[in-house]
Amino acid sequence: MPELPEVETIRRGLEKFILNKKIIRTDILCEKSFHGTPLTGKVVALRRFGKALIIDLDNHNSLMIHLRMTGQLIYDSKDSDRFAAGHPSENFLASLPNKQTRVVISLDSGTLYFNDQRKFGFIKSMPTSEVENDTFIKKLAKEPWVMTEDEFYEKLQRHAKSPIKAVILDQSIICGLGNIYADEALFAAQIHPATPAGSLTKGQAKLLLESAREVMDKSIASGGSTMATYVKPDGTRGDYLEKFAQVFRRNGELCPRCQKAKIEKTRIAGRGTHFCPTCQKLGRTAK
DNA sequence: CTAGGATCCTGTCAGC
DNA sequence: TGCTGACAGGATCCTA
Repeated sequence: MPELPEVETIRRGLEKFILNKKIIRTDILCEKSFHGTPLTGKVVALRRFGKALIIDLDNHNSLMIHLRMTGQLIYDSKDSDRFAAGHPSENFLASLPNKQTRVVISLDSGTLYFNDQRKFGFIKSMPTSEVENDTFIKKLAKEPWVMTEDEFYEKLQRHAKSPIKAVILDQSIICGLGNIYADEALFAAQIHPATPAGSLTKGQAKLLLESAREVMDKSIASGGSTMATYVKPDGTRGDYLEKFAQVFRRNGELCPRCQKAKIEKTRIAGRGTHFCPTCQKLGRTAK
């Protein structure tokens, strides 16, 4: 899915459109995509926990939305603004609902479409008081901005043999990174993604934590990462990948740092992984 | 307890 | 053109 910066972009954008608006009805086009009872009521807050979006209503109920790999949220307001964010595809611009639309939430101000090609994502309703007790939410670790270097380093020791990339993708260890930002943070910190987590020095751990903050800060500031079709809340396109991504999906291109090696793509922790073989050597010691 | 792989599902793309 | 396998911005479940 959209990783933390994309969900934050969605949260900020949706807030402008649906805060204080009323949900009137919900149409579930795919049973698998909606858990619990559909809700009605006025939207009083939009929150985010890691990659999960929470919509709180005035009747003490909430919707939790998980986009996973291919979820999208598209909002059509009655005065014709379209907010579209999440997994990039031309669906953002297509007429709705379409083949991938799983849930349609009608508000007094417009319509919110939940699209999800692979059906991994979902919307779940629950009492607001239960949100923080939800099994998924409870497992989430701290985000990079609030985790200390010592905490992070200590966690790495507990997964000493795992490749560092697998470790930082684990939301119960550190929360918010996905496949793009994991690769980008490791490149920024000049750490090979296959490095056993336990062999990072304290200095490397600190640098990696700071790099994770930086790449995600940059992305949030630019409206989320993008493929060609990523659209920001206001209809313009996020441009993180174009402007800032150094390695993600740039295999075969010259490394932007050393200008010597080409970016390579391999498979680590079951995920496509991009890195510079010169800048990110296995076993390289911290500078 | 950790570690690694399979799995959920649909669509697209490269290579016959 | 049609088929096949690999892969995809995530997380969980199962096994060792």
